[in-house]
Amino acid sequence: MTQSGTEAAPKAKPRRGRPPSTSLNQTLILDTALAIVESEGPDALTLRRLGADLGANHTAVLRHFSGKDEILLGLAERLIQEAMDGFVPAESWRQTLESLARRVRAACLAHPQVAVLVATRVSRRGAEFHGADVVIGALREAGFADRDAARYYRSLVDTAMALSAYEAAFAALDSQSQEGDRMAWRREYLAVSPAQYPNLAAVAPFLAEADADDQFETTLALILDAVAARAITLRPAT
Amino acid sequence: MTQSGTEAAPKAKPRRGRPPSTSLNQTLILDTALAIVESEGPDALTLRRLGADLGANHTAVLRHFSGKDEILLGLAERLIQEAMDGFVPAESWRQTLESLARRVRAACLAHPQVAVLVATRVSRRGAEFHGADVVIGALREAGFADRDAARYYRSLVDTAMALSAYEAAFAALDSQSQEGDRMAWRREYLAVSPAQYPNLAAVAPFLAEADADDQFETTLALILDAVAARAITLRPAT
DNA sequence: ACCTGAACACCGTTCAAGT
DNA sequence: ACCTGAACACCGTTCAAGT
Repeated sequence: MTQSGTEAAPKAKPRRGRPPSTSLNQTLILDTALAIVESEGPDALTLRRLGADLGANHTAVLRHFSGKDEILLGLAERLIQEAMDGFVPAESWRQTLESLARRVRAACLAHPQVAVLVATRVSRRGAEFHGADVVIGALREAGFADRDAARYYRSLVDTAMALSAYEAAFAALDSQSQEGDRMAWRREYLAVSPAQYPNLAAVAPFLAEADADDQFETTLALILDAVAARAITLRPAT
Repeated sequence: MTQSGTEAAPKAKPRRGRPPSTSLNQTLILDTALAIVESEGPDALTLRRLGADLGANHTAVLRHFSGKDEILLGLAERLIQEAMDGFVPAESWRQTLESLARRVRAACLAHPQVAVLVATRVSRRGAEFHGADVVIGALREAGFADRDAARYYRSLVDTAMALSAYEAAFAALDSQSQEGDRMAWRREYLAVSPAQYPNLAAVAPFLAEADADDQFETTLALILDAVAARAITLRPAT
């Protein structure tokens, strides 16, 4: 928001002079913030910690970002770029869609705190337009008319984003709550009363061994199966 | 966790005597917490604010919940209770699953602030167990073996919860940001360069007219189509 | 122009003391 | 048995003062 707007920025710095070169700048701050979140989790990212790692007072950071929220938005921008970075369309439309869904998820899980933020306020910028164009292109290639392509685009993107944010939100919990929830699956679901919840009790052992990666792939396969099935009915002879 | 365990609770209160009747209890605390979150958002829910609204010291709450996290889990259970309230299984397994998915979404949209706060948590309590038992029962009725029933249960519940939370997060935004985001869809996506993003530009008019209810139904139908297709291959003669 | 350091108004949790 | 009030170790942000 403070940089690279398409319109005139209200508080734009002069672009002419040399940057301070000593001390802090936005890029350095974001690099450091990212390193903290990745190595020690979202809770470790405090202004005081950021200042310490930067070798500066913790309030010096506020000279470059208007607040902590602004730092998170800066990280969000990086997340979208990371998801699309180096992407090339695959041979089939289905593989292209799978690849994009996995990229979005991977980026979200790599930066869960940021992902939770991005999921709600989607920035309508270059990287997002590019992704949308690729997804819609894949659906049109599959044979869908524009109206259906738009519908399934929304379904695919919303689901991929929602599931990724959902997983990221769990990963963004403090490790205590996280472990408590994980334990709950193993212990309390396994200990459920077979008389009261017969179906749940029967399959509980399989629930306990659930793996997040497999789970995402299962859901992705379900949706793309359905989309592929509808595509086939459009041109049965292909 | 502090109440209604199926086994002997470690710190069980004596069930005989009159409850304190004056002062605090879990139900009253959760009622108050719910009111705070709904009216002023998740950030307003602090122990001090809770104590003030209850007319008690902010630490008195910790006599009934082991910590703030325990209160959040209590709110999560309430949300699921509301979703399950008055539910009766439908005639077909597919209708049962559709009904549950819509109920979860409706509860989340009715209390978006609460949904955002607790959607990712596992409440491990009665209503959640009941919902899980019904979903798994429907999948077994569809003909799936226990391992697959467990897998598709996770896919269905995670997707319904994730999409509901995703929508709730948007509904939980202040109306100003909400309208700004909606405008962005109409304006910026429609104004996209056809040369740069040909596919996106072609279907943009259909994207602008997207409706949230229809969108949810589309996604739900896609997933259940795929599940049904896999169920049919299990017993082709039924 | 940029950074510092103290101060401010919070937060969740602990614990000895009251009743 | 339940609640209180002080204390503790944090947090993000503000602002006058330095350089």
